[in-house]
Amino acid sequence: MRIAFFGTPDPAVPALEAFIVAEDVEVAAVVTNPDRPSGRGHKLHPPPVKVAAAAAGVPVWQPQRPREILDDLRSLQVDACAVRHDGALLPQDVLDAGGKGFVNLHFSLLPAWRGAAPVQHALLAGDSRTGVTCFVLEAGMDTGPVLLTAETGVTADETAGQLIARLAVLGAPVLVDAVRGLVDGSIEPVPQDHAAATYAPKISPDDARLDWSQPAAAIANAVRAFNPVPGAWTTLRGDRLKVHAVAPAEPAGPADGGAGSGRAAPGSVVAATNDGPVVATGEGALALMQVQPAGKPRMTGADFLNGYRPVGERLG
RNA sequence: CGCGAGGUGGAGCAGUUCGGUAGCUCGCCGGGCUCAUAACCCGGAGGUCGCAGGUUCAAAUCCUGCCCUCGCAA
Repeated sequence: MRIAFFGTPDPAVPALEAFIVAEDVEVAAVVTNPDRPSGRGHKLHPPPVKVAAAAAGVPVWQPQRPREILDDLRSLQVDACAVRHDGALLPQDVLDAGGKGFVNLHFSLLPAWRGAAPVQHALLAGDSRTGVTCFVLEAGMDTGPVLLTAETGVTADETAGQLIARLAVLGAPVLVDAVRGLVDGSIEPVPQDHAAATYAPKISPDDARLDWSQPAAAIANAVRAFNPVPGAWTTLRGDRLKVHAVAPAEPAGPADGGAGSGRAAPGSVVAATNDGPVVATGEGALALMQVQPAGKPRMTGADFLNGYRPVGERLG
């Protein structure tokens, strides 16, 4: 069969490579975002999918807008299109030009976590199981009928970056099978239960600011969900402090003659341990295992403690 | 030329404003003590202060150029 592949960032690369390797698949074109200035200093970077496609000798299209490729896509006469994009939306006339349809690989078990950041929201919510869903794109956001799914567990300390990488590998062969099934008619798309849908909007840096008044478990989930991007953060002495990893800690209180002092205010650095500084939260305490002050490389909690001596101060 | 922070023994930091003996918390090595909260006490090694040039009696500190790391923004 003959397909076009749509995708841009790293998590789309395993899926593209699975199609390229498949004997029965011809990848006629890869559609990806234009090279954009990124990183420090406005340097132009090609999207990872472009690099992978170019290495395989597949034609790469980089339209500013999807409609620009409409005529070219029609002329390819593909059997179907494969998409690796969370929260993908394409105009109807483009969808109509994709043979039997566009099959999207989404990183959640739909109808849960429709939208751009499903993995992050699954971790924020503390989900213990997740997976990937291959469905047929419609006009709505992640609303199309489902072809195939694959489930997996979430480990207790897994970060969004780690889980996304895992789902990308897990989902690649599933997407290939789903496209095959759609093209040869062997898989019947099953409508989603729209009443059960939950939503996972894009995460902004503001969302990644930690709220120390929350319970320790919720904060730990947030740290995992926002690692590595945009990075959970708080403030210390007026500057940003990224928090890359935390661990549960004993809420260090004045065990002996503590003068009956109440609980430490959330965000207070209440103690120092071998692991790092211990911070009071709304419920329980957390040790900061790995942090990164603004303008500094990331460092262990213990190193941070030695240089910054934050005990007694308040994080915000 | 997008904005900004920083490079000081092995680690994390102070000292730079106002030039004048290399400091702090750790780690490491040696010795002691020891059923307590990062165990504690004593002693020790280890640094051309990112690189190059300049000013000066004297530069981590002031001037010029360069290299490298990181935060924000996109």
